[in-house]
Amino acid sequence: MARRPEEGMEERMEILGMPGHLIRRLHQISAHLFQVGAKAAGRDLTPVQFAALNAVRAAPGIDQAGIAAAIAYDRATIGGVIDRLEQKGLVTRQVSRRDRRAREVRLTGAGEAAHAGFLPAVRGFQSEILSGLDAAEREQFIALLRKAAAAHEGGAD
Amino acid sequence: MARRPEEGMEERMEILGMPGHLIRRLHQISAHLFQVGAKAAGRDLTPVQFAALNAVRAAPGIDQAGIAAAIAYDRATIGGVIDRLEQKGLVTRQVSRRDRRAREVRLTGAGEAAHAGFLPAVRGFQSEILSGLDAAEREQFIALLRKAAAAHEGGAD
DNA sequence: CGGGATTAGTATGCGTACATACTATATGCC
DNA sequence: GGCATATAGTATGTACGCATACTAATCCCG
Repeated sequence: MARRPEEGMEERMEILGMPGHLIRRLHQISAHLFQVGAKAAGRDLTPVQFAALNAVRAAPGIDQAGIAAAIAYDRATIGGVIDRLEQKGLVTRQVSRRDRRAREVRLTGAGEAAHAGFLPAVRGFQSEILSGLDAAEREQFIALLRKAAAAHEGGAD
Repeated sequence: MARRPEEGMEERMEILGMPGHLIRRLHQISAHLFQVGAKAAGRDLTPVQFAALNAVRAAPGIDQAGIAAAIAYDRATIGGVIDRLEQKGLVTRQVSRRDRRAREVRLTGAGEAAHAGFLPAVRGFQSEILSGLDAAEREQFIALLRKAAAAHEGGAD
């Protein structure tokens, strides 16, 4: 017993009920489910890596800044992500002839296969994340998530 | 123009509508607002650091594993967080007499002041995060967040 | 066509975030 | 009391995640 907080902690921990904390916690849960699921499926891919694969697949030849914009990440972060995808042989990177600053990224055959083979599992993770909600709640929740996120698109910075 | 995806991208990017992505995006927005707000308020604190301060305040003398459990973080991560809080003079760490493995963490005067002085701003960030939602939607959204997160407490791993 | 402003990518540095493994200490069961 | 088991903290290694700053290349405007 003793000094470790058990009951009553929550009342003193106002922040635990704040949106910021709850969102962080759910993100953590989501990332954890992805990681466990990826391991179980024998796929060595992180959420960002999969998102990047997905963006490249949607727009072959896209450059890194385009990937970053598509999935809302930092340019510096994406650089490292593409490095690792390239090392795994899932994408190729090639200096653009139009713009020698840009690197055009494309899926390899293995990249196509990894994306196609993993996508169903990734869809499955989504319902795991929301396992505590029924169908109507999920729909409502997703709509609110979308609305809350959309309010910050392109804006404030 | 050319190879950069503009319109039509979204339809080809199924993942952008998935809960996992939306949650990640909102978390990113939340962290960004915190960081910008902290800077504007002249507070050199990250979200985790503030959460840790809050946990210590709620249970003075708590050990690091207790902090990790209270705010749902990894033990290794919290070690580094407390290191930095100690360096900033906001907390003290002291080997427990009951259990020489444990370190009891307590706020310093500066730590109390930092927490109390910043808490109102942190409350303010919460409505910024949800600025796209009206009052009823916010309430609903928070309830759903709570429910979705609660479903994963302690359980599945 | 020339030069300032932009942009793509990288480098650097800090701070999470967590798996894994290791040490020191406690605890529980016989 | 003595040993198997569990736990607190740290160390190590990988991967984000982003601010900042720098280089190279392009663009825009006159």
